[in-house]
Formats: sequence, structure tokens, C-alpha cells
Amino acid sequence: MDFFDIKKVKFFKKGTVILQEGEVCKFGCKVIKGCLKSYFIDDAGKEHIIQFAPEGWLISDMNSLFNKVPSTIYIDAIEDTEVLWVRTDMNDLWELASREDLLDQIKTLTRNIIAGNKRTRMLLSSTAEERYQDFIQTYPTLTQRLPLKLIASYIGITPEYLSEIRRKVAGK
Amino acid sequence: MDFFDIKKVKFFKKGTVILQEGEVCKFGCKVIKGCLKSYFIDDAGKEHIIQFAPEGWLISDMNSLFNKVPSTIYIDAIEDTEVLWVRTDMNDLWELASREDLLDQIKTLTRNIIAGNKRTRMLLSSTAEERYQDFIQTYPTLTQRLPLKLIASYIGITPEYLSEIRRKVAGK
DNA sequence: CGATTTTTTGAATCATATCAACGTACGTGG
DNA sequence: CCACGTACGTTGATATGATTCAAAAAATCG
Repeated sequence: MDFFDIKKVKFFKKGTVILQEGEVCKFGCKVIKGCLKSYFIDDAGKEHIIQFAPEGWLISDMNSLFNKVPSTIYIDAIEDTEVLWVRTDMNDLWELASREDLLDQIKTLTRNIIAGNKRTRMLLSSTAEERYQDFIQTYPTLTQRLPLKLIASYIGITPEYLSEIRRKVAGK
Repeated sequence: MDFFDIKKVKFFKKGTVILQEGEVCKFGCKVIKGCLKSYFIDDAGKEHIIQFAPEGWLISDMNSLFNKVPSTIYIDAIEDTEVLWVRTDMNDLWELASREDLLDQIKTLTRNIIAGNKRTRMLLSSTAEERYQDFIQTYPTLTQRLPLKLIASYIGITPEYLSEIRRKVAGK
């Protein structure tokens, strides 16, 4: 059997909430067209973006999915989006999965860890401007497509301050 | 065969550099006694701690290990430390590993992702004091054992500022 | 077109960094 | 066992990066 046997194509309109805080996450999905975001809301009510998932990216709440605990994050469509949807209880899946599926899974997880490590590194050692420059390099497409507001949230600053950075950068 | 078949026990004196920037990482190790740290040096020459590995924790440079690229981090012994050492080229290991080993590997990686996600979350939404309080909760043992300097580096602030936070916290 | 959302601007303020100085503890060699 | 040197921790003054708040300008959408 194939790892994506239980999969189907799904479609979400811009603004749709796909996963909510409190629900147990029972899926992973890969974006075919459009863009999703995952984020959480802090105690002050402020939204912080964890991940963007444009074409080709996977998104899910791993913690909720693997440990069967309520999610602490949200996933929304920020554009009209088409995805490859895998509804899956991980334990069931593992019983069925082949050795090759597992190796593949390991590679996906590793990629995810490496991306996460890079982000931690940026947050620990770079200024807001450096993080913005890095964002532009890493996601040139998204820089065009997304509202400044969301990019600010992703790199961990206020929209006002990102606006100021843009002016400064442009003036060079 | 067992995932830890190629393993042996090793001993490092406090201060030993186990992995250096530039080397390709060829091992993973689990701490039996003592404590290791992984860290990187930023452009300004400042050290940022990525992870502590006291008793029971795994440490490695996953990026270097999985992708066979030169490491961008260091790993040092911050106490006299005894470890379970697995010298391993991942690809070779996978050829030998059993299904159960792979499942186990997936679980380890997942735990790592979840820990990483938590850290990103803290860095994005919490103040230095909140991060310090969280550190105390999460690693009560380390709070006693480690110099303030290293804790400051881990939570992403200067030693001076952590000192100020401590004074404030104590005065409550 | 009006209504809502996004972006920009500026001023005041806050969290954290920097720098310099001093006090304290620790480890090693005499 | 003491003395010294080196690393570590604390303190205070000052500087800076980033936030907050309020309001205006610009863009987007029904």
C-alpha cells in the first residue's frame, strides 16, 4: 500500500479555517495550488504565524497528530487553495505503511527539523531587518503575494515596524 | 539488528570540543552522565546555545548528519560527560535498520520537532522573563547546575539582563 | 462608489543591549 | 594553605531596536 492511499483532493475558499485550537488534528495536507498558514494566538490576543504553505509544502499540527492531543494552533486558507488531503490516524497508518513509506516519512520530518532549526537561529541572532532580507531570499514568491501584515507576523515584528524597514531598505 | 549496535560508551572531559563548525557530523550520542551543549557563533562573534543535553538527551547536528554537509554548529562538554556514542552514516544505518528501528527513529524526530516548535513559540511571543520562568520549570536541574551565562545564551538574552531579571524575580 | 482593510507616518515609550566598573568565586601553582 | 589570576556575576548609565497608539493615506472589495 501507498502512504497516500487514503488521500483525496480538497478545495478551500480563502478565509476558511481548516484546523482550530482545541481540535485534535487528524490530517496532513500538501498544497497543490494557493496558500495556507498555521498560527497561534498569544495571551495578549496577538497572532503569530508559524508556517506558510504555498505550492508543494506540507502543513499539519505534528504535535496534535502524533500525540493525539488537542491542537494549540490554527490553520487557515489565505488564498483559494487546492490540497492533497491525507486523513490519518498515525498509528493506523504506521501499521499499514511499508518500509519505504517510513524512510520517506523520516526524510520529511528531517527537512522539517532543519527548517525549524534555521528559524530558531534567525530569531536568536538576527535583527528584524536581517530576518526580513532572509524572508525575501527564501520566499521571493510569497513576498509579492502576501500582505505585509502576515510577513511581519512570520518574522516576529509589528506591521508598523516592517513598514519602516521597507522604507529604509527601499531608500538604499 | 539493533539500532544501537554500532554504539559504544565514550568519556569527555569538561571543555572538550566534540564537534566543530566545518566538520561533517558522523554521530549521534545520548548522554549517560554529565552535560553537553550545542551552539553556533554569529557574525558578531557571539555564542548562541541551541540545545543542552543532560542525562537522557540525544544530541547531534541533524542537518549535517542527514545531508552530509559541513556542520555550522559546535558541540562541547560543559561537564565531565559519559555518553552512548553511535558512529553512523545514516544511509548505511537505514539499510540495516529494522522496521521497529525506523518507527523508533520517527518518534525521536517527532519529539525533536515538537520541542523545536515550542522554542520558536516562546521566542516569538514571550518576554525574556517569561522565557526564563519557563526554563526554570522545564529544566529545574539545569538551573542549579549551569552558569547564568549559558542560560542567558539559551533563552536569547545577555547575561547582564538575566542578572537583572533574577534580582526582580527574587524580590517578589 | 462607500466601506472595510491594509499600509504608512510620527511621537512617546518600553524592553533589551552595550559598555564600563567593580565585587565575588574558583582553581592552580607555589 | 595562601595568593594570585582568570572567569563569572552584579550594578548603573546610556543607547538602540522595536512596540504602542493614534491618525491619515492608500489599496481592495463588494
